[in-house]
Amino acid sequence: MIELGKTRIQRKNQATILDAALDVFSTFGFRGATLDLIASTAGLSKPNLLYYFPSKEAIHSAVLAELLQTWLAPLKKLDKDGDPIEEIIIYVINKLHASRDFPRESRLFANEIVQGAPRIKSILETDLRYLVEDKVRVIHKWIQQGRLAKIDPYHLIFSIWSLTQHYADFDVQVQAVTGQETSFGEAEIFLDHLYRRMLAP
Amino acid sequence: MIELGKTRIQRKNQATILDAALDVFSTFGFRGATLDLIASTAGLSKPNLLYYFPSKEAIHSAVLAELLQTWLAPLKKLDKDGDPIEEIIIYVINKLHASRDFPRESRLFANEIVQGAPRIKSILETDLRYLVEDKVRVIHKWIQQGRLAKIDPYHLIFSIWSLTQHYADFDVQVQAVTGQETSFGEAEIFLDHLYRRMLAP
DNA sequence: AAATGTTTTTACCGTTTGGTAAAATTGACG
DNA sequence: CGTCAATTTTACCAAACGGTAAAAACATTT
Repeated sequence: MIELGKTRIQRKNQATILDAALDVFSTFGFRGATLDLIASTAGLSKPNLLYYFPSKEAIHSAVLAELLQTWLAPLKKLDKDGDPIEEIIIYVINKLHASRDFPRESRLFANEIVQGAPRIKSILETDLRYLVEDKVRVIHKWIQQGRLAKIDPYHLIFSIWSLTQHYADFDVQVQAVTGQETSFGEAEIFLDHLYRRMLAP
Repeated sequence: MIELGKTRIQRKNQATILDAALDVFSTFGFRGATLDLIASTAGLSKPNLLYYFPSKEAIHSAVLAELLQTWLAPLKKLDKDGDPIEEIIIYVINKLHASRDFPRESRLFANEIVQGAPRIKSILETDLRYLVEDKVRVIHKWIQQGRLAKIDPYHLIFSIWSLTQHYADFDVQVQAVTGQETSFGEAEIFLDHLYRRMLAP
């Protein structure tokens, strides 16, 4: 997806730029981000930045492409041959850890979706949709086998996305309300309780 | 909070502007929104718009101030003298209906928080925080009385915000994945199940 | 060290943006 | 109808924006 530069300098600068772009895009959104800010965050001049990427859109696409891989990985791991409740709990915890470890990615994704996903809608309607359909079938089967409570698999998945990403995307609010750094440990205990209770047949 | 104009024309135009601004800000975020777009959405010229509000920031503040009232209202209704589980379920459903009926408000709020809440952080740290603290005490008491499962009241509230607002804020994703219009009916059934299961002592 | 290719800087450009000044128009009211 | 205030339009401006051309500086290879 991302073409790695050939020379040492190219590889280093492209990585620096993408990291700076992730910082800026996740904080200000696409239109709020400026090339000057990305450039200065990366420690480069604007024309220098445009020597590595042809446009602002191209940088944004590159960051999004990198992000989407990371973001969809946990769901792919949901194993139809595992124990239903444990599989789902593992997915929840993996997703929560992703929010903890990659909050910028989560916020960039949130920014994009909240504003109507103009640049990734097609991916959501294909890749993501097919992946979810596959896992929905697995969950549906588990329910039919009486191994899970009768709940709507789509809404189950939405709830996991929502609850886990909330700790990254709405971190400012969580901190403002609790007056403390967000405790992912507490969140983990809470979510474990929630899903065990909800999913028990 | 919002100064209503004195004349008939003032009242009409201010309302039109705030509605157009809600449209535009919720779709593009603060920096992505332009005065020209707000003006044309409202059917006015840009200087005409600035005759009613002194600046872009002022319009944004006015919209946010209006929104915050609507947004916090449901939590205020949580009644310490009611039945714990029913009170919480009612809150969940009210919040879900707010997402259904005021999706623009929800998205504007989400935009603001995701980008670090630069313009409403102080309100979150005071008004919202005190309100939540009050309700957390109520929930804590219910738990001590053995009328609710032992869960963290803060995370309970976060989960309600997260799950309900998800249907407004991430609507594009929900629709892309399901291929259908978002069904708030299904969501209501799902959330009812979830919270009854989770909260039972 | 010369030659060649890569990278960075300097100096721009056209457009969009938030905002203003002042004239022109419209509405309210005796 | 005439007067005065409220409203709207026209014509702007300075700054910020995404992006470009071309020369200068640097690195690599022989």
